[in-house]
Amino acid sequence: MRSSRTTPRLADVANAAGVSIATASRAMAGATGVSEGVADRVRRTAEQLGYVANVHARSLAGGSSTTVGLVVHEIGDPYFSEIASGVLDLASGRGLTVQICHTGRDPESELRQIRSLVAHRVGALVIAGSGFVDASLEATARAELEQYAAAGGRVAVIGRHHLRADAVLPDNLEGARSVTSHLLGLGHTAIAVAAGSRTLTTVADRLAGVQAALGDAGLDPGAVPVVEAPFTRDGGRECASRILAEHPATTAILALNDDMAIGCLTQLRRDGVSVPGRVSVTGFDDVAVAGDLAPGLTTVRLPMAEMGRRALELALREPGKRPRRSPVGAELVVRDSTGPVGSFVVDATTGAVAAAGRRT
Amino acid sequence: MRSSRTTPRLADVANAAGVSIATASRAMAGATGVSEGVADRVRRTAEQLGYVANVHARSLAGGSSTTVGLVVHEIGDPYFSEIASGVLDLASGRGLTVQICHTGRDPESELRQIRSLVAHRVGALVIAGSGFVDASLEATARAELEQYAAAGGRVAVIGRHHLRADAVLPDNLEGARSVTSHLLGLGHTAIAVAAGSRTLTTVADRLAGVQAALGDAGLDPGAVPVVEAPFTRDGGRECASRILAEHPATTAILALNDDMAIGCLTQLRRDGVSVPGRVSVTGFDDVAVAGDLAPGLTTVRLPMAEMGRRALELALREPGKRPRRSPVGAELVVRDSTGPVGSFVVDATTGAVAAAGRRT
DNA sequence: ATGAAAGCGCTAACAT
DNA sequence: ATGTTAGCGCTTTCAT
Repeated sequence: MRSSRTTPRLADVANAAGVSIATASRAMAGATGVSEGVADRVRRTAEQLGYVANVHARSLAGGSSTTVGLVVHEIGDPYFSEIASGVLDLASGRGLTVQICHTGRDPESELRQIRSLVAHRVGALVIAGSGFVDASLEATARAELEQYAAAGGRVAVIGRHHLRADAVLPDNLEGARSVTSHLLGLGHTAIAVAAGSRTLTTVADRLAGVQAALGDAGLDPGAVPVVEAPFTRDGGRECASRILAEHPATTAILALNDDMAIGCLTQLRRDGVSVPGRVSVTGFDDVAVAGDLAPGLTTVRLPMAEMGRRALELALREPGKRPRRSPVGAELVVRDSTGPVGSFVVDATTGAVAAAGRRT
Repeated sequence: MRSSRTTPRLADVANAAGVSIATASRAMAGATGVSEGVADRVRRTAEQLGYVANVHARSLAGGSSTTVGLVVHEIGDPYFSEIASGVLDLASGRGLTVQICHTGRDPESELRQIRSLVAHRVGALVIAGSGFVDASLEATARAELEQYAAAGGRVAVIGRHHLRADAVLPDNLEGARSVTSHLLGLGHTAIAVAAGSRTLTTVADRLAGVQAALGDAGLDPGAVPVVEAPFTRDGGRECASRILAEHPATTAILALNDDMAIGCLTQLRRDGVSVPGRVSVTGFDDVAVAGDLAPGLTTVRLPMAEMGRRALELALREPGKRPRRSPVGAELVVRDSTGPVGSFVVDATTGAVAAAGRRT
């Protein structure tokens, strides 16, 4: 018995409204070719019956897809969750739903996730993780994505990728430059960098900005220690420890993202090293909590939610002949974790720090 | 011309493998009724052709859905993003994709999002936001969900809801009790609560725990000031200001989530009030940054990622006759934001604080 | 064990 | 302006 169905179909609506299923379809789609009166009646009955179109049937039949995909490295990470927030906002405004995957920064997992999204025939795809400097790591994903694009799929990426797609490009270089200049301006020259893996374009680009600023200031960019660890809070802790041990003369730690900077602050606090008295610390991204730390973190603001929104916008627009690039400014935010270089004495040869004037 | 198709279909695979489409389907599904050799051959050709099943066709044809829905209040909020992380982890392990919606704590928006998820015929639905104390606010959502469940959909919720569904239930009551006892044990009696809207079950339950502990200690639960503001960092700031102004004798602020606690810490720091010297502060949830704050935040740990995983697990299991409840313990985590009540003088009648012994 | 064929609910020609 | 109908790609009886 048909009436015991669980969910009403378009046919049921058409029936109840006394029109053909085609007319009902047109009415629901708001398409042309239906008289206003009929369209209205159809929509009203649909409402009454609690009709909700079956997206699967719709997309199978060639109708446009109303779901978009979002790929992030780790949704639990504030950087990505803020991007996701922007994507979700815009999506819900346009009546789209979002499928989110996280890849754990593993190119292979990323590939699997992309495949799955493609299998779901999402209408658009936003890829939010950093790319890899080594293009070959992205080669398979790239091929997959190109096939997807060839089939009419739309792709936008956030950050620099070896993918031919519309891109939202945060100005990592300029941002890193400005935070480096800020430290330089405070008199710091013994700067150490707490970096994530250099295989990530984000790390590479920010590092390039740091070194450019150093070079501009007449310093030897190659002389600055770059300590590499996972691009996370724990990685930041590790970096701080190693920097303190291996480069004791350091007066400023420039972390390449906020997560690492937060880890640095925690480690320094545990070691009883005053910030910014003895060592200044900077981050990058300006995650929501950055201003609530003690000391407030000096960092470079990236408008993550806006970036997410903009990426989805790009992906939703008609494709251009050439990939579009949407640059995003990175703005220095000075808080309390940076200060003028402290007055303590460092033995130039041994690098040993004398306690003179040291304020912890 | 058929060969110019973009994506291979099952028919193409069947063709290439020299079997019928039905056999191909069985082989791919790993179903019984195909000889091992044939099944193998089919799978190999599928692999070769880069075949990926069309999810829409599959689900239209009555095959099981491989996507699950997740509803959160705000994905940018660490509490929810950590839950989401757990959900995504388990999902990807089971080959499922996740559609995420955020509702901005608005019941109407929540309803829209649920509708959209239902329209997508997701196989399971996890609802992670706090419920509302007022059942009528959830009535429509409830009806929608019941219809969904009747149609074979599976639902699990995190937190107390007026929904007949499997539930992961964090022990908000006991957690609140233990953190309150902790403060009491440190000698605090002038406690003020920084709360989110009492319309949220989470707030109501935690508040009940606080008052229970107060009552157990022989104090008048009704006498404790409960300052209400948005359940966010900014709300926390607001609460701290108001508490300082309206209840100057307060020696401990008990915030009902970490976000509010973080806001409190920031506001207190700006106002030059030492924590925990002058005022102790506690949170609830133990978001990832809680330990990285200065002072480290004393709070109640909820295993958010685990809760997300468990909720999805519940939703994926065969439904029981009665809704299942999966209790989750809440564990007190003592850090540096709480300390023994300070030695300053409060005028019992006016509540004015004398600077005596005040250590800021 | 394998194949043929009937839908799943919808959209988009193609009639009228 | 409205109706008829042929698929979309798959799963699943029902035959064989």
